[in-house]
Amino acid sequence: MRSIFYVTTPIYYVNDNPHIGHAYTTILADVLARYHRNEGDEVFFLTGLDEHGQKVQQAAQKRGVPEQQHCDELAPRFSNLWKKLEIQNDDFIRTTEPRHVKAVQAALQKVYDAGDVYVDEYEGWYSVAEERFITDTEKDSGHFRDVKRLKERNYFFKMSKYQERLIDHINAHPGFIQPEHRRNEILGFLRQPLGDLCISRPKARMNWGIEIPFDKDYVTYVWFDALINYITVPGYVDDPKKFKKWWPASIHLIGKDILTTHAVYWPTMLFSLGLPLPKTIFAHGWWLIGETKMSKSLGNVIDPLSLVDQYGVDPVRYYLMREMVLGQDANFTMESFIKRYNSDLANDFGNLLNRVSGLIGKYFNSCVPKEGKAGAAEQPIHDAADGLAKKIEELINAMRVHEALEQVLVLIRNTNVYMEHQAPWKEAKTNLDRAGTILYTATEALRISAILLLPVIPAKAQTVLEILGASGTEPEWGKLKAGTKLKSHAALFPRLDAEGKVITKT
RNA sequence: CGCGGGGUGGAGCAGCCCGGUAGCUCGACAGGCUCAUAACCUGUAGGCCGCAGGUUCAAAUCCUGCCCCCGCAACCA
Repeated sequence: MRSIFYVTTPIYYVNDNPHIGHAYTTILADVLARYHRNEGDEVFFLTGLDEHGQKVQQAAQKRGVPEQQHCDELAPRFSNLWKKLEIQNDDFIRTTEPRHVKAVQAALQKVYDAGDVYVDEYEGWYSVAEERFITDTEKDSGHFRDVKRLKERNYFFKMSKYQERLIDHINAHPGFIQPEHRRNEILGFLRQPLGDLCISRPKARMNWGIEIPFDKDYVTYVWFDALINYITVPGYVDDPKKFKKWWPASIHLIGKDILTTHAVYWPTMLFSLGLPLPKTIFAHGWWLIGETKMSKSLGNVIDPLSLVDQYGVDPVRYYLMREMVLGQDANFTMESFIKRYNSDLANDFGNLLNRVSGLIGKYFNSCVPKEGKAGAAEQPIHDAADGLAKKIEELINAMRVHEALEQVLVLIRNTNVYMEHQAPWKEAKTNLDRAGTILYTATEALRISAILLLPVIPAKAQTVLEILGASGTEPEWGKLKAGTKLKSHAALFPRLDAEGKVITKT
């Protein structure tokens, strides 16, 4: 069934160094987008950058360049990384773009006109060094210097007004916040009275932001600015037809750290704007480096770029998708990376390709043999391969990406077992037709596996399809044409030694 | 009692919602095969499913209590 699939990642902070976490979320979105495209859905995949706020202003000042120039110079670090990671996003939003400024101002005006904005004096602890208000807990932590009591006039959004409605919505839509334990967290959070949200910053204090349409002395708070990006791009202000088509989003992918902003701020903003809520907000876990949290101060931040440069994009994508159970934290270690690479990609997948192409080369002059008379031994492989696409679709829709991958690997492993038991290299000596049947079966299973791996390892899976001379990407049994000439090839995924170096054949 | 997640053979995980012979990957050991990237296949060892109670004919699975680990607590994938 052809349906609409609109997937988003958070917009990343332009000042950040792109790390494995950014890469993970974006690859996940890309994988989902690709699966949906392959299923025939109409897909829109959005990612982008958050370019406003205090830190950008400070960083730009420190470098002595205008803020916009600073952003322009930093933005390619992300967009280039996405190219390198084979990310096929349909748009790339930067919050400093005019289209976004327009959308944010329109939204602010709408919320204002709805009577959901009021002015108040906020009094709290203000860190002069950090140039921001801090919470009582933060103050008590003693990590902040030059803390003083400050009173400031600001605009507030009546978030509290929508608390009940939000709770009702969450209760009525079990899939709205996923996984379930995050939903419970939010419901727990909403048992306390919800405060209102300060949505302005006086320009005197911070001016790198979007001006509030009803008071030119203020810019808007970054979260109000950032969240709007999800509706800016589908055409909230300037393309009602397009907007109607894509909004509400099918899924917002986020890290667990920004759950509250997405599951509380954002829905209440949408209520005020009179817009439907996204169908799903999915919070995934964190990548721990070994056993510990990744942090700049510990110096254990993994740079996805160097990994890709060393091992290629596909192993990195595969590892991240296979190793994390969605919703839970996962551990990143080079050791497990190398294990996954060797056992799944090299030994199982790549090696199966070598086996069938070698045998077809030797006994069939590199031309795919006829399937011939398949028997009882072929049936399980045939059935498993034929039913795999459906199974994968269900697992992907259930956000069980690692299981979907495991299912493909199960077919690949079973095909290796099948080869072992049927021993076409022996059959070929006495019964060439039988050998042909076995090799056709194994090759067809390999072809279907490659197709179902396309969203995760696009480059290498495509290579396999080219080697097999497969024209389409139908995961149905029998599309592999007998007589097709196989192309010669090198090892798909050369094995790695314990240090992660490619083992070269001597 | 702030909220939530987890504790399953050497490692990493699944199973728990809907009780009924404890499963997968990696690793170890033995054997087989030799088409293949020293890969592949077969078999073996290894677990009182954190601890203690309870419910039940039957509990990893439901209930209660306890211990330990880890997140969140409104900047941060």
